[in-house]
Amino acid sequence: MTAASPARASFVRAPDARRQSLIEACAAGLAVRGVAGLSVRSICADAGVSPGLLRHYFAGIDALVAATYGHVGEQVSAALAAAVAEAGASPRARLHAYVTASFRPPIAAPELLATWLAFWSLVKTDPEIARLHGEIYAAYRVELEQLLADAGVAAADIRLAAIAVTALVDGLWLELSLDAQVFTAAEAGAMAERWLAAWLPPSA
Amino acid sequence: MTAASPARASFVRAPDARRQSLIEACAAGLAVRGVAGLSVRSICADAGVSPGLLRHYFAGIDALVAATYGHVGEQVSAALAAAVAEAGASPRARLHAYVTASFRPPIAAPELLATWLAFWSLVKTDPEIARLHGEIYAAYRVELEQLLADAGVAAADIRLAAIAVTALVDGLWLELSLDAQVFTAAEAGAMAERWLAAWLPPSA
DNA sequence: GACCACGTTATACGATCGTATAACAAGGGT
DNA sequence: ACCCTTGTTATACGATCGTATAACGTGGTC
Repeated sequence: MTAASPARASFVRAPDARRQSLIEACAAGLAVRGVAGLSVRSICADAGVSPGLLRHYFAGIDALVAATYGHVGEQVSAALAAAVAEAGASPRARLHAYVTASFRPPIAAPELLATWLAFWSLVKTDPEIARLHGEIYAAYRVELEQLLADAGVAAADIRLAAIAVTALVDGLWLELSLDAQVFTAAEAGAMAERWLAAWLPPSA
Repeated sequence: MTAASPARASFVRAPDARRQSLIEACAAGLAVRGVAGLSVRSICADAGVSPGLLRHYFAGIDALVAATYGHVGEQVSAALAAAVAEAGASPRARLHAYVTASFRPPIAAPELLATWLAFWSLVKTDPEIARLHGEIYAAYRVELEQLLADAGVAAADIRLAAIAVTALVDGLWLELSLDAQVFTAAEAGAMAERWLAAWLPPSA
């Protein structure tokens, strides 16, 4: 075995980047193949590492999926925060931005549908995913409650309004992702506005 | 090998029942194990038949899943029709019944969540499932459009109202199924009523 | 340069997968 | 009773699965 012909591939150590590339490959793999098509080998091939490395960084493929869920949730959260920051100081503009951000990229992205479907399907069977789900949904709703209050929704209505608006956004986002032929993102935004109007006091 | 000790298990031919029991076992298997845990052997064991029989009745496990989707869709459709029939002759009562049926059994059933998640996750990768999805969703929406029109929604609003109400129902049903601690089925019904009210003309 | 920790590649193992196929039993017709 | 069709059981096959593990290459320290 000469130096010009190595017995196995050479490599550069990059543990942080390696772990992250596994997470990102997992998210991409969920998007392309769904949870049924996800496997250790396909994830590691996509990440450009050998199959044994997954078990080095995670307890198993399930633990990688949970880490991916957390990562995707952070990305969505960051996109929402950015949308609100861009909307300026008006409470109603911030509320509108928060609600409609789900109908545009990066949240309205085809790869996110399969990712979320996979996570939802694990909520009933994986306690860690169920915990994460509870946290992520509650965080969205707590922020939405604050924005609704700032915009003038009656205190007695806040809780149900937040739940109801979350539900409509989820339903519109889901249908938009499943079949983009039925209605447009702009129409989704108009429907969301109409639902917000049903909870807000009439403007002066 | 004596007659008292058969070489293999005895059986009774029942092709129609056998095919149906595979479909029902598939639906139940999706509910318990999700799409990732579904296999030919587990389905056939649950159905009480040997593994080779799946390929006798269906082109493969994918074709069985598609047949199961059709079957489940018919069951939901029948439940909706029954709810509307029970509501009597008042257009608004019928609309209310159609919309809120999703928050009660048999539609609000834990086993249906995983079934629908599995189907949704196949929409992007299986053309037959995508076709079925389009049909089932359109059928729901066409019926809802009729009920909205009967109840007095303005003609110009019908299309968007049907999409919007469908989205809210889906979102509430999804969250109710994922985590029944956040709000109740009765609250879901109240939210749906408020959303209907946002599209209906004021009652005299 | 020598040594060592550990990140990484490569591969093996037992288990399970979907599909294919041989054999046989049930049930109907003559 | 015999024959034939077909529904069914039982099992084999090649492929892929997640996990485990040996070996080695990298990079830091002395």
